[in-house]
Amino acid sequence: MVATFVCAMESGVRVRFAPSPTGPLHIGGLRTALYNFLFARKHNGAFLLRIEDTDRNRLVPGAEQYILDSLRWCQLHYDEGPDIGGPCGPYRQSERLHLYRHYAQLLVERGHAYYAFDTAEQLEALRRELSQQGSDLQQYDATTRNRMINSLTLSADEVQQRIASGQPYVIRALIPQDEEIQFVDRIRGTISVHSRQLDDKVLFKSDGWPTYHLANVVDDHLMNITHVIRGEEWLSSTPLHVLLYRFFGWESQMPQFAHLPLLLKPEGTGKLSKRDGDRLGFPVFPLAWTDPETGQTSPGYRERGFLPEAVINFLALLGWHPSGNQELFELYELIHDFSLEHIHKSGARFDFEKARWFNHEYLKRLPGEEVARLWQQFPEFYPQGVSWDYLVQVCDLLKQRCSLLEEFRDAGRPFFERPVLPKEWVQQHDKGQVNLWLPELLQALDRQSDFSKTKLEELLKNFLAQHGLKAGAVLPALRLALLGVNQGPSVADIMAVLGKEEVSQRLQAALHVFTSIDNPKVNT
RNA sequence: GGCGAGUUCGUCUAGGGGUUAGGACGUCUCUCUUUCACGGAGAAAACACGGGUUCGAUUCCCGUACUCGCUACCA
Repeated sequence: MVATFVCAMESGVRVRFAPSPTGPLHIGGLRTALYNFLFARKHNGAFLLRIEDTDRNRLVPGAEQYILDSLRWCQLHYDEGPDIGGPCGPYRQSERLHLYRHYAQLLVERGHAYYAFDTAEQLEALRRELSQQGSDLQQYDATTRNRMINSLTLSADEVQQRIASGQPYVIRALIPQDEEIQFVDRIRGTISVHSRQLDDKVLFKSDGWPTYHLANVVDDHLMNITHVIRGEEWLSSTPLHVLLYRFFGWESQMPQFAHLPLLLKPEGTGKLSKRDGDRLGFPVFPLAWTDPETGQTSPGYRERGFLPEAVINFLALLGWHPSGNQELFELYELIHDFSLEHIHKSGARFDFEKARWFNHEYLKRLPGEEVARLWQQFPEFYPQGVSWDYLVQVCDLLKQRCSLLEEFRDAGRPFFERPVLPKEWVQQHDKGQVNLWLPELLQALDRQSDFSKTKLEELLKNFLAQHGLKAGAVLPALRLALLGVNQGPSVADIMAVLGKEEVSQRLQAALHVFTSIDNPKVNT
């Protein structure tokens, strides 16, 4: 027998993130999860993960695991979920299948739902007919259900007969004809919809699985959910859900609703989609995702070198902001400041540049050691055969001018491989002059035992003064000689990290290049 | 089309009956500096429109426009 009572829980806030494993978790879904998480932590409540896998056609293998991995990467730990269990489990709707038929039938028994046998063709014919009549509403509802094939128009015997003979059927909600349905949305205030606008939604499909509407309401109730925080796309079907709570007699325990604004395209109109990311060159998924059908891989925030903390911070502020001017929030601050009341009503455009800025802010604040550890997660361009100490020093330099870890690939290379000096850059320097001072500098460096940044700065300064050279004429050429770049860290920084021996060798090599390359720029 | 929701700088937003309408990203200028970046200083940049209510509306109310969402045996 099916349990019809709610599992016993101490009172308190209980929220859930209920994604459907039809693909990788979208960045918008991640924000929904985040807001649920923040709300739960703020109120010392429980945050649960429920997998809504009732659409068997759109199920994508690996998607569920991907969702779990994504939440873990973002440190959005849930208290109850499919992989960790909990007092209200199971947390996968496919494992709760027995419940839904029971509750659907309960509704039929109470006269709030009915069996319908119409075929897809018959439904299509109905819509077409209503459309031709110019009807505003083209739906299966109080005005049309009486001419369809269902347990309202058929005799009880015939209904039993059809079911017994295995004819496919669905169970539809019996929506009252003339009633104003009201509910309070914590973000938008009182929402009011007339029942005339609602159709007799299918609650239980002919494949034996429930639709979102049924499963969602049943599970939220059985799992003692106190607040439903979800995307705005659900606002329109909330009146139906409110009706279902009433039909079941659960109205007094109905959760509060909060519908989140959508994440919009950076430009143009509409919801943010995977295509936008591909087109504009930014990820829309937290982690890389390989489509099992096409084999195509989309990069994720992690793979592009984002820190989860930065992604969370960025995402949190896309649609929510507490009073004040703070931009950078630690997780505990987000939790402390979070409130439904400060969630915006309108959609937020996605701004990848700002995401980059957040990441740089987090990267800059990290000690070199931490950055180096993060770098290890990128084996494709993690330098081999380099001492940890050296790597940490390089990281301290790179984090100043790289916003994403992926930029370490190019920015870091000259620290691990002797650079090839681009000819056109070499030609920009006065060969005659360089050939004069570079050998002398080499000697000066040779005599220098302390290769600390401050001592090197001192040495450079003195050297320039002694030879009457301008910094602008020497330092850029030195940077080029040392790293093969014409912009980057300060020369003293570079030398200090490279070390005496390496500096000497690189400068000697560069000297050869400077003497061997034609210099169109004769003494000016 | 119908229904629902929304509308403050280019973007994310703070604010709220009387404000020089604040911050951040981005852009630009200056500064620091050997370059880039960082840091510092500054500039340009917004209350969709029309009616009310009010001494006064960007803020409250009503319309209009526009945008988004829903309108599946998808979630």
